[in-house]
Amino acid sequence: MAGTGGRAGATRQRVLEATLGLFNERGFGVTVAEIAAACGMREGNLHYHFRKKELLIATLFERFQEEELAVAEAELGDAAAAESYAEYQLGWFALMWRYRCFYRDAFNLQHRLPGLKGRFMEVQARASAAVARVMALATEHGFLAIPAGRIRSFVTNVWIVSSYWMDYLRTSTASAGLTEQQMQWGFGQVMALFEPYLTPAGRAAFSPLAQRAAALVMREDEPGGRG
Amino acid sequence: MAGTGGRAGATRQRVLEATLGLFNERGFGVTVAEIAAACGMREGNLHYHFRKKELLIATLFERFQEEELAVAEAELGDAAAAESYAEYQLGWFALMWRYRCFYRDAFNLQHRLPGLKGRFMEVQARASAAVARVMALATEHGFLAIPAGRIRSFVTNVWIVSSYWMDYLRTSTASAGLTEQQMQWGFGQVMALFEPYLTPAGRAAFSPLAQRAAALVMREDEPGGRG
DNA sequence: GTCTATAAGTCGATAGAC
DNA sequence: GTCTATCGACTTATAGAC
Repeated sequence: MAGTGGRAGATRQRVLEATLGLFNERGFGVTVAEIAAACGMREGNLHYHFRKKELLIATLFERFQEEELAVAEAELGDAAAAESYAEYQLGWFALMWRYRCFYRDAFNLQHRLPGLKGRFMEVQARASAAVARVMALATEHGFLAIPAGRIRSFVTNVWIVSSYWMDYLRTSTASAGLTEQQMQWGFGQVMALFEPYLTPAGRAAFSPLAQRAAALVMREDEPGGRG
Repeated sequence: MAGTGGRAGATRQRVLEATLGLFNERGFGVTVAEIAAACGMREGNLHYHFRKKELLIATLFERFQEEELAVAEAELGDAAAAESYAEYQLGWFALMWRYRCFYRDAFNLQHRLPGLKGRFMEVQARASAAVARVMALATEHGFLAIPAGRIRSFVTNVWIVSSYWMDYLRTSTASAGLTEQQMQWGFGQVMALFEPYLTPAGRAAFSPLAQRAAALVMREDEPGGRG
């Protein structure tokens, strides 16, 4: 760790984190000057670490995809416990929050780096299949009752609502940042999709989990922070 | 009509349509040079008709909002007939297709013209309330059976899936343009949200309508066309 | 109304000193 | 590794001839 990538790796890491923060706040349109300023360095120096702005985006994107796969394909602790499913969903929300720029500004991203689409599709297919498997497990253990033929479209709708509720909220409300209350709201919207398919056992187990889960997601964002 | 706004109005109209086509295809990032070329005129001339690119976006946006209200608050022909609800939904899909740039690239839009947000929120609130009223009608007439306390979150999820399925499809599939088959797919995803809440009567009435409706939306796009 | 020509600004990227 | 200085490409916007 020290030899080739010691201090250099640390700076690189710092730049990536600061850039992700700016992308999340203002989209991929932020200028390299702004990124450099946020890193406390000059443009020239930033170009020393990342020769092109697109390299910055592509690096963050690859991390995002790796973490998405990890979240999607995470093993459930105990498939018979309702908490396991809430934690699984919680993992998704944390990921979506951390890399919200990729969810919100996907059009811009694809326009800038069309070459990333293949990787994006590959990961989405794998992740989506993993989610479907978790749904099947929940069905097996009596939490969900969803006709087999509808799992596919159901998973897709869960994916769409999960991916875009933040953008919906941003465009339809006045507030700027995301509050814990809004995070709970988003969790509630996703849970509402499950509602009609929950068994009585499932309903009893999942309903109280939403609030706790949303609170956890927000807490993860506190430490670092800008401003 | 001839005096002050005759030919000038026609040119204005032509410019707006061409611009909308470009925005739909490639987003608000298209340059004024490209817009001018698509209109068969030079940049200077385009600036004569619309002094700023933002004026072009704002004008299209206001039209979009007006049409959205008209679609949302359209009267149902016969609230007792299932076809009326399919036509209502069809109106929404046609609108979303015609103005898809505003759905897909909302983040970019808001970044460029932050002043539009107020109007956007106002229209969305009115439109959303109108949709909720239609849902209530469908419930009254025995097509839908949805608990009163869940209508709100349900309408929101219908709104989210309706608004973003095109973007989801664009990012998760290889194809470039939207085919009639994809339009049907989107219609199906929205219908899937209704599925668990349909009464037997509702299910019998709505299921066959999706295909016909999607086909109609696509047909509207054929005449004009680029390429 | 339409054109040419050009001003003015922004942004990404590079060269080279320290 | 970090800085200053500057280039070159691109985009918006304007002036003025026709």
